[in-house]
Amino acid sequence: MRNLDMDLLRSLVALADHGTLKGAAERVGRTQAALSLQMRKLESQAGEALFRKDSRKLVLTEGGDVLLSYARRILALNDDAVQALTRSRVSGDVKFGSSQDFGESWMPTVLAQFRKAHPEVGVEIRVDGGTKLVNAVDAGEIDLALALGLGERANAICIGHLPLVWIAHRDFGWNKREPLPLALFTSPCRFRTKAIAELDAAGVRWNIGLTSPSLYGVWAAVNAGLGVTVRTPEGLLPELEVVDRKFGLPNLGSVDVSLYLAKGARSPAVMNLVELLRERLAQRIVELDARTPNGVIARRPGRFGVVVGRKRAPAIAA
DNA sequence: TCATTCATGACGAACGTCCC
DNA sequence: GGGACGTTCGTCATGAATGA
Repeated sequence: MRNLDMDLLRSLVALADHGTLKGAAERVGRTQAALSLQMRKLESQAGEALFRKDSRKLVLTEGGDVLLSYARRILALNDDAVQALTRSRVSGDVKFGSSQDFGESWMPTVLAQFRKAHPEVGVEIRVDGGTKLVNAVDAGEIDLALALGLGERANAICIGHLPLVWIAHRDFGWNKREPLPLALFTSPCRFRTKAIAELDAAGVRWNIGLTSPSLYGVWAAVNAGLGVTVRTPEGLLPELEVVDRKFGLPNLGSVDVSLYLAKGARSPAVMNLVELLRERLAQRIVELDARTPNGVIARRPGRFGVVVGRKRAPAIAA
């Protein structure tokens, strides 16, 4: 009886989900060439062709579809088993703070996964601005915070980078003879400062259409077509789009995504959550990369994506 | 023509096995 | 135990095919 390699099945699922070797390779932390070799090995193990070429992409054959269905179940069972083995060993409480950018998007799913894996761990959640959360970490009010664009600090673990992009409603039109209306956070805000500086440097006239102290207010204004805002693509509503290229707006570069740990907060419960966040964010960045209109993330030069080593994504040092 | 994607060859690192 | 060797699997560089 032949055995199917679990790593190869994981790559198969990534390839089926992503549609291209290149994208799938980034997701699993390998090169495109390595993934190509893996899929050939999997075909050898399966004893039949799993893919056929459709122009420049690879699509599953009938056999590939059958194996994919089994692969998802095998991997789910594997992950359940791993979770079951670690479940009983971790207990305690975690006070966790998340930036508003993540609070409503993928964070609920991640926390549900953590809860399922560690039902004995009590989790207290706080959603707020990044600066406030990091201050709370420093004051020992919370154990851990996930925040954007606050740079390197002694207690920070940088787990990736996201591009800063211009975002507007799909129907939003801008007459370039008029100032660009902006919907931004109330000052002080790093993204706001950066956006205004870049517009000024590029000679683009602008005015403040709306300011809000909360992300919900900013999204609501942009969704209503009141102006353009500056965020990462995380939490992008379906009606909104990245308009860097559409309006020829200046490149805003990228922001770091970091976890901030309170002094003495490295309990097993906290470090398990750190590891889960690191892993899920890596996947999330790749998803955002694939979904961002116009390929803004993939095409723009600079530091994006997950922080990985030359060969494999390393574990974050505890 | 250029950008994107996949395939392939060359090479190197890690690991297992064998033999002394 | 440790060195030699073979195997496996990774990266990098490059070419071919394809689409805009």
